[in-house]
Amino acid sequence: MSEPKIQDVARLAGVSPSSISNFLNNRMGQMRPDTQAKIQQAIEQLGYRPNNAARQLKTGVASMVGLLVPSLANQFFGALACAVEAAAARHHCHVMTFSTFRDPERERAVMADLLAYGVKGIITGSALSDTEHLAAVTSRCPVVAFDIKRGDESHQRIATVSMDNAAATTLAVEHLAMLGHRAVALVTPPPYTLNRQERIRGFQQAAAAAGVKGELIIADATDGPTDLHGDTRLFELGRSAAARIVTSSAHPTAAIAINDMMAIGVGVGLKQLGRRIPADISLIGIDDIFFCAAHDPPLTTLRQPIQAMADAALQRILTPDEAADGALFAPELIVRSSTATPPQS
Amino acid sequence: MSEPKIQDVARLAGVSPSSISNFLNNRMGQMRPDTQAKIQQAIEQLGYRPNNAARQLKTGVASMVGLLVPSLANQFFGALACAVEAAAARHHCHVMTFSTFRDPERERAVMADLLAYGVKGIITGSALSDTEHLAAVTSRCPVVAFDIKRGDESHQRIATVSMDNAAATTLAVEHLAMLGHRAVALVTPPPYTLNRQERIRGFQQAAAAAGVKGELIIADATDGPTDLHGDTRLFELGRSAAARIVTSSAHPTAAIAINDMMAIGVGVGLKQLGRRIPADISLIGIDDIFFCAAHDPPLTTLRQPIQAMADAALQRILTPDEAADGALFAPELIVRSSTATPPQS
DNA sequence: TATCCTTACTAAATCGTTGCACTAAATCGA
DNA sequence: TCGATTTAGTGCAACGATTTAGTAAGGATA
Repeated sequence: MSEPKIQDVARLAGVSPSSISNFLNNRMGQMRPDTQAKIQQAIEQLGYRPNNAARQLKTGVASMVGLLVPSLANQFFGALACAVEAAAARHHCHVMTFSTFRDPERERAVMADLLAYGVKGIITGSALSDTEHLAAVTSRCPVVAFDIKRGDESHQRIATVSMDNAAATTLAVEHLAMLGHRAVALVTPPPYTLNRQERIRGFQQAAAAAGVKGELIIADATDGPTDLHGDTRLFELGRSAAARIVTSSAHPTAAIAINDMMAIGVGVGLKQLGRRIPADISLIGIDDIFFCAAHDPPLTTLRQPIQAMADAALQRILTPDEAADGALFAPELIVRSSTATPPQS
Repeated sequence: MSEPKIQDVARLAGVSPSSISNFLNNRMGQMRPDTQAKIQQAIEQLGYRPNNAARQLKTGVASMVGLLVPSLANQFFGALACAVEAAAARHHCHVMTFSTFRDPERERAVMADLLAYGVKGIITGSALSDTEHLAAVTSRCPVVAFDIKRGDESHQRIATVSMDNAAATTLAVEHLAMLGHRAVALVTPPPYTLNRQERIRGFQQAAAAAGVKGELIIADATDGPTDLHGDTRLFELGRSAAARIVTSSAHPTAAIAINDMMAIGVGVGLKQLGRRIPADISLIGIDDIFFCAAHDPPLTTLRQPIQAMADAALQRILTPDEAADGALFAPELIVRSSTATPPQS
């Protein structure tokens, strides 16, 4: 159970701890090849690994970044965590991920924990509700918000990395208009966040530009389970919103959901109401989570380039000076089978 | 950017660093309330957080456990990570999760990284391919395998926490037999792992006991994408296996898949072949991932009690002595709409 | 042979916290 | 009033790596 220390290696190799340290940190400048070989062998023989805590204490630099997400049980954030891990690995960094369940109190606690670990920086895909406390964090390490903007973060020194949200809904509307739809609905939870507001703006502008009726359906959680685990809520919200689509006076022949989770809920709801997708109504999501492909029918969606965004987020943490402002990524339209020409009527 | 240290707090509060340390570690025995108040105030004023690296170096104990999963992009493992995090939080522990993509080389590297952090222990839901290297790990910290058994781990001092896999398929067969099915198929990838072997065993025994024909369909990855990201492979494998179900000479009226991901693939494949679920054929998965509920039709499945299993895994890490052997958890049958009486023929 | 470089290492201080061993001050019993 | 005991702290040596300033040994130069 007890790890070998640098002293043990030094003793076995017949050199001083300093030399071991030099070896470990690739300072081979003044070292004979045979000494290197001895050290290498001693390290392997003992299975030695330098103690991270000691190393970090001395050098002051950690090789860890923090990641906050609402819940890893949510497919999208699982995929995000995976992408961030991959990006971090390229920089010899490790990621510590926390699920916040969008609880401000937990966000605070988790940020504090990460600071205590001396993380290089924090990437957050969670809400950043507590603006006041956040200032205390940004003064200690770089913070990058992933696809989150609150509008007031400029003075908080928070970099943001996000998809061009307006472009996503714009592309969706254009795709539907091209297919011949003249009335389209956008289904969304209340637009508390800037990214939802952007999606709505893109939707309305594109609808106006394409000459299609654009109806906004805001699904509110008046009832149903308030269990948020894994963002099941969006699914439920989508399901119950389906009724409002089919009863709308605008008679939309297509629906765009604020994201895939909600789109899948809308899809289930529509089917329960006897509507066929896409024969009766077309459906588009946003994100491109795995289950879009498994959906019946496979869901047309706008893909977020998660890996590129994760790379950019990490970049901003490791070199906070360059390009400190926000990065915007273009969504990609993935056409599957949930969109088609509108029904003849 | 520079954190306040215990010295700064001591100076501000007008006491020695030792007292601050005592305060932080709840050794209030010999401390006047007013001194406590002064310290508390100084801590808050500076926003002081003890440096984890220093603390760990001195005490030798970390508050971190490691978690290895094939990929966080896989819904099941995302949910698992969430459950482990929740369990760990109850013990004031933090979790560092790594996606291994089932790559033995990466498993090795990641285990080494975790040891360097001085983790309390490692929970692995990933394959443990490299038996030899594993011995080096188990000698340094407790390792708990989550729903994985290789049969040869007893001498390796690995505790296992898993669902009763045979019981899962047994329950599935009994449920189907009760509905009147006389021929049932089990769809599985090649049974490399003991848990798959167990599921097969439970299936065959239960089929024999219930007097139903039990056909084993082993889906092999002869073609198709070898991209394993998020275990998409199982989905694809399931989809292509659907053809083998409908052409089987045993004429099964129901299919059990080795897990939900595969079941969803089977479902898509069956529909592509024009079969209705459950009218033409019933379908059961295992795990109860979120998308079972969103599936069309909602998927009957056997739920793994993930949270209880995560709790047990953590327990085994924190107190490795008691109950060092494996824990077995009972699956729970969740009946939804993908199972029904067989078609009249 | 004495002086000065190089080369190839090593000694020792240090990072921020902890916790044992210690002590100064206050209280008590007789 | 003196010694003993309790109370409320403090001093200091670690923990395991890093790194700066150093030195011993060997060769070149004069």
